[in-house]
Amino acid sequence: MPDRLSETFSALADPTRRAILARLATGEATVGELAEPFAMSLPAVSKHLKVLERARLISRGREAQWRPCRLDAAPLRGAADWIEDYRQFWEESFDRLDDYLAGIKSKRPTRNKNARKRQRS
Amino acid sequence: MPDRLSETFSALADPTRRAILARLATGEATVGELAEPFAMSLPAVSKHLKVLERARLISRGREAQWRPCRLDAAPLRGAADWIEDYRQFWEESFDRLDDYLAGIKSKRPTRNKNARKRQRS
DNA sequence: ATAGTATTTAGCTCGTGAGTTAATTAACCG
DNA sequence: CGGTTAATTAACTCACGAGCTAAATACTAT
Repeated sequence: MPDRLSETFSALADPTRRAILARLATGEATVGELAEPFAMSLPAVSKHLKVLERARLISRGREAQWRPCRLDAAPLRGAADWIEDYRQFWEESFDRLDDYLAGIKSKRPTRNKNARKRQRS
Repeated sequence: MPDRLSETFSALADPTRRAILARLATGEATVGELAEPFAMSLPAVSKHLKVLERARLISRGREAQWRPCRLDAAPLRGAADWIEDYRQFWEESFDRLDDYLAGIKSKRPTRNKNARKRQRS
């Protein structure tokens, strides 16, 4: 994997893994406990955990025959920081949506051009 | 692709595509302009753009023989919202790091549990 | 030692992501 | 028309992600 950020996003790009992280946000859990909600084999879950571990989103201890997993959210900070740089852009697009909806509600679409930033046709 | 969030994260899990988005944050650009910084063929970039388009992170117009691309950051909102749910966890882990570093600097590790801010050493 | 439980590893299939070169479409210009 | 530029499509390779079953490991308990 090229870089850390790619590894983080890649790990998050799977609904099973996101669900696992969500579960771990409520506390530690064993592999079996994590696997239980899913309609897939245990080895499949084990692989997902390995992906999350390589991405450093979880870490694992040893307790008898169990390997309890715990969330390690630190890499999410980098992802959040990256996305945050684009916040102004999606807020802009919501502004444009507002304009659009406003245009629909009034029969004559008064295009109040400078509601905030630029605007789409 | 299963769901929207997976598609978004998956699209972001490639440094080339993130660089393209960063470039588009400065304004519209043609495929050739976007491809120029990269040591890869034009078709490769074209495929990246198709991925971004399917993820609705960009949209494309037509102007003569050019297809100008523009950023469409709306899907990033969903990604940001998802990650945001974990903010407390990575802030916690930074707190623990602070504790750890504090423990190193003072020979007797005084665990100042409530250092709230978080700071990059 | 044996059996049982938890988890991983091995080995396989299938699909798809990222890259290539070569060929094709689309639009302009003379 | 013919030629040039911009971009995509086609056809292919290579690597890897996600899933499976079956076998191996690791530890507990009897």
